[in-house]
Amino acid sequence: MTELLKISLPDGSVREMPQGSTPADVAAQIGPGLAKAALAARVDGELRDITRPFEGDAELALVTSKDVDEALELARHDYAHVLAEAVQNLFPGTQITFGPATDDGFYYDFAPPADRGAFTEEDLPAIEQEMRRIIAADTPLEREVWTRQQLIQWFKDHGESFKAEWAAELPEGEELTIYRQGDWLDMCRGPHLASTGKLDPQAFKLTRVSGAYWRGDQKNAMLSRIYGTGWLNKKQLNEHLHRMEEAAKRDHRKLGREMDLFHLQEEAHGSVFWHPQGYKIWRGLESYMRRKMDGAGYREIKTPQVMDARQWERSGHWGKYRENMFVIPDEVPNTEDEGELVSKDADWMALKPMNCPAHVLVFKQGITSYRELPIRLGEMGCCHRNEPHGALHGLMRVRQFTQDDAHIFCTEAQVVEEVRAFCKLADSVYKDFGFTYAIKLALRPEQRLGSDADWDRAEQELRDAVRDAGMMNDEYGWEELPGEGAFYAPKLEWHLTDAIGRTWQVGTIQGDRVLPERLDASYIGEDGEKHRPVMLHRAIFGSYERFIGILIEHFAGKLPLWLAPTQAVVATIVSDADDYANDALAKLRAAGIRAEADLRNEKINYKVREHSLAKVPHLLVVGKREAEEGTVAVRTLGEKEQRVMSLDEAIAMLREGATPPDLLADLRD
RNA sequence: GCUGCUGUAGCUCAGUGGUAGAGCGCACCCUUGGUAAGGGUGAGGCCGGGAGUUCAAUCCUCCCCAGCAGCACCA
Repeated sequence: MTELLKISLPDGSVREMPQGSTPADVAAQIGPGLAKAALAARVDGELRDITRPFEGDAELALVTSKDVDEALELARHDYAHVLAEAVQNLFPGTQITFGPATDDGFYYDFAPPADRGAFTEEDLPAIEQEMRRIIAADTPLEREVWTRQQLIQWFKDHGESFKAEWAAELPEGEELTIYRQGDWLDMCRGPHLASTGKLDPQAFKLTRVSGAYWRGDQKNAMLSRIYGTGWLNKKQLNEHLHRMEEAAKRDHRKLGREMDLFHLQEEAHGSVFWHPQGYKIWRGLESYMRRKMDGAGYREIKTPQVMDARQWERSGHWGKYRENMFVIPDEVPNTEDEGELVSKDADWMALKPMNCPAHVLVFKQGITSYRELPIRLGEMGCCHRNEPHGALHGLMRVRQFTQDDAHIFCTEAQVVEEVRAFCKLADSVYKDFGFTYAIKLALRPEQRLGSDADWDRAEQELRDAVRDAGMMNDEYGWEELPGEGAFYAPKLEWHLTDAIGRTWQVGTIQGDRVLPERLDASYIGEDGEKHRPVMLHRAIFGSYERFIGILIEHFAGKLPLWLAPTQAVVATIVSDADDYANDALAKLRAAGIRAEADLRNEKINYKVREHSLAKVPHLLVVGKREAEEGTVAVRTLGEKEQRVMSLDEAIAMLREGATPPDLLADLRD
């Protein structure tokens, strides 16, 4: 007797299907259009191959290209397999490892044959061509369940030592599957599209090659990774390539040069030379942050750039962080031509990589009563970290940077409220810049100090604070990240989303009970006894360098008026207007506007073009007519229309527009 | 730090085994022009640093430095 399977569809209908039938069969039964469009199936909520037979009664939803997220994920995973087969066809002896889908495509990590090095970009066109051939062959992708022994044997027989190693280590009890396309196969959980021909040969592009460590660990072998971007059709691919071009136009390194904001050079690689224009942005941010922190009960301090190594030993940095520190011999260097620069038994000092130990030392001066807590010590702290050279990247990753740092010393009972207040403060800052963001909780890492009970409490405090702030929800992108915390404490992280959807981690707060202990910080409690304060490390911009880099890219260089280095340029049409332009400039500057005058012997077209490209927010054009009438023709960046108004009106408009957002809020209150 | 690529004028980039070119920018001259490039002339380069091969190296080889794309690490 053959029992029929009951397959429920999203519209509520139920179809009876014979044993062994597949989602594809259901699609075919419904109609030829759907049969063609269906790419995969959601069976009881699980994404599956459309050709995989039902195992019993099931709820079925067919996935088509209209289900963009699922369809893209499937297609990209297929592209990865096609890439892997193409590479093995062209370069026999290459081993396969892993090849997942990514946010905009896919990659595959290979171990190239011993007789050739890593793949290079020159290899990509040939690989793309082979991939197109494989797609055109329209080979079915077939799922098979194998035993662990079968897998290990097969990979060993085919010289695939990485895959064999992986197969041997997969957890017990998991169903092990391979996906086959013709003669080629890879161990893979799936699911996949029904055949290689479901891919659009014009909708992918191999983009770059790079190294990547086997299993993500730098102790392991370096593999050769090939990246591609993959889509459902050519239009999507072109749109993506266009977005990439737009992102490149926003690159802060390019804009920084074009707008004359800063430069970097070999002799101080990883440290920024701020030019006058760039430093105006910095100063604007710094003033803003001072007002915010002053208003939130922080007191600003300034602590030494260099401290004795013994101090760093006490704080634990010498032991845990030394490889990232710049050290300085505490002696007069040898001035002779011969001999070593520094004697063998030199005492050492170090540039500070963090501000926290110095802040504890400030806290420890005198005797602190519980009545004084919380004490919030802020510092625009300039830190040096000897970062791995490969990590350096424009303003985003540098070796000298300044943090909007602060440490809050408080009692156990005050922790949750202080963290809650910080959540609110950070929120107001990010909103002032128009950022949306996500709050994430980085939980205990595998290697950590302290008992599990301590970690339970520390993590729960941060959760409680975010909940109290009303931010533990999707609106604030709440998410917990297992294993990502610092070795001494869990941390809350603020991830900004910029104008083109990229995310940047900037702000953070973390509760620390280790450093107060190590440096013996204490306060006198109500009971007259000494107690340990909790120390909260926190920052909102993170670093000025990185935050400015993010702002440049977020605004594509068109910074809001209050931050724009030059807020207005008075540009003359004829030299007869020079005197008037200079008067206007003086008035603008007297009103606190960062203005310049352009009296050059150039046509107005030229001046408009140049200042527009320089992203000057307002151009005040003056010719004979304006000089006679006491007006200016205002051309605002991004607008084609000009507005003629009196100079006084223009100054009033600029003053209002140039008010920092926190001061605007004060006006409204 | 690891893999791959790159390094030529202030910027963007051509180029060749016989010591260099463009556009923009810059300087000077002409032009006083009404909202995204007016015209002319000119200056400007130890071809990233060091070693090697060669009669000869910016070009080929090796080492170093820096940058770029990733990896790993991270504000």
